[in-house]
Amino acid sequence: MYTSNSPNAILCACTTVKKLARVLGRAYDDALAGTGINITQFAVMRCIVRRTGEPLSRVAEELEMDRTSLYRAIAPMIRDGWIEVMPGTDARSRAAKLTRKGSGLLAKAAVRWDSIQGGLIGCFGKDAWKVLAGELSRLADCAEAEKAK
Amino acid sequence: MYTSNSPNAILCACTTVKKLARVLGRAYDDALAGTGINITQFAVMRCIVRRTGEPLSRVAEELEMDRTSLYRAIAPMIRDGWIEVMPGTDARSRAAKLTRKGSGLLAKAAVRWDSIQGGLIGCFGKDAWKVLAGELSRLADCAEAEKAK
DNA sequence: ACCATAATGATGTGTATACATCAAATTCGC
DNA sequence: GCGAATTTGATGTATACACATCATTATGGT
Repeated sequence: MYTSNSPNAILCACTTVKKLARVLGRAYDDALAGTGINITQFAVMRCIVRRTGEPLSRVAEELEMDRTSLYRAIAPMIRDGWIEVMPGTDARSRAAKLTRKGSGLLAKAAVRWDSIQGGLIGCFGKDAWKVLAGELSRLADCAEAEKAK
Repeated sequence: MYTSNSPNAILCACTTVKKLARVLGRAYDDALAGTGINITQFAVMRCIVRRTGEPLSRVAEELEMDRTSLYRAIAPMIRDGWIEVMPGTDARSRAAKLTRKGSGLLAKAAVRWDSIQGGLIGCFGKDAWKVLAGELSRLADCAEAEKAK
């Protein structure tokens, strides 16, 4: 049952994707180095922008993060004044928005993001990336279908 | 520069892959639930099996983990008696091997792994998975090429 | 109107991941 | 043979991520 070193052997789908996530994580963090923000924070902040006013649990859902992990993840962003949290749509929930400082930081980081994303997708192929993104989404659907069994 | 909710908007490659990693991570951990081991530990142990006798830094390399992260990651596995660490090929390095307990655990977990991996790849398509794995590898190569610039 | 169920966030706990720094050992070029 | 560079692991520090549990609030069925 053990996979061999051969690339044609059975590759664990999860481990394969996690490995790639680490490689990409380091590459993108490298690109963002010096800005003060990392790629996960970048993604969280962009999602908060898209969903300003919505409960934080919606942000967690979109990012496929456990909601309690998101609440912890935003703590340093609140501490550093990048985002602020306000009451949500009811007494239970909270929503977040970027502060002026956070918006400035995001804009600055976006320049670096544009650069690495453009270089990466340029190398990989724009159409190939579109196809790959679709296949990744399909794999996620299969994982969720398996989970529901 | 902000992505819209449209699936055709510019998707961050890193964020997209990390999201999928979380979805797959939860699905595989769910499948392994009750065995006492999670999918990252499963992957580490399988790599240790493949590389028994080699320095731990080789294991970290293959898994694309920072070597210091791997040293920390194996600490609970040593504590729980799944692996043991012995001197490596020189005075600097250490190697690891599975204990009898660890081998038993890995075998037990492998049954669950077979099940979810089989179901997932069955749904996704065996040939499609092969193609996807190749494209993921190509994306990693592009990321490393970008990093080297 | 009431109660069970669900949603939301806080907290506990534990593992995952990475960069930075340092010390010891090995390798390699001269 | 020597010294610079590299390799390897330990440690510090900080963020990432998930499941479990609990309390509060909202929703929905009767």
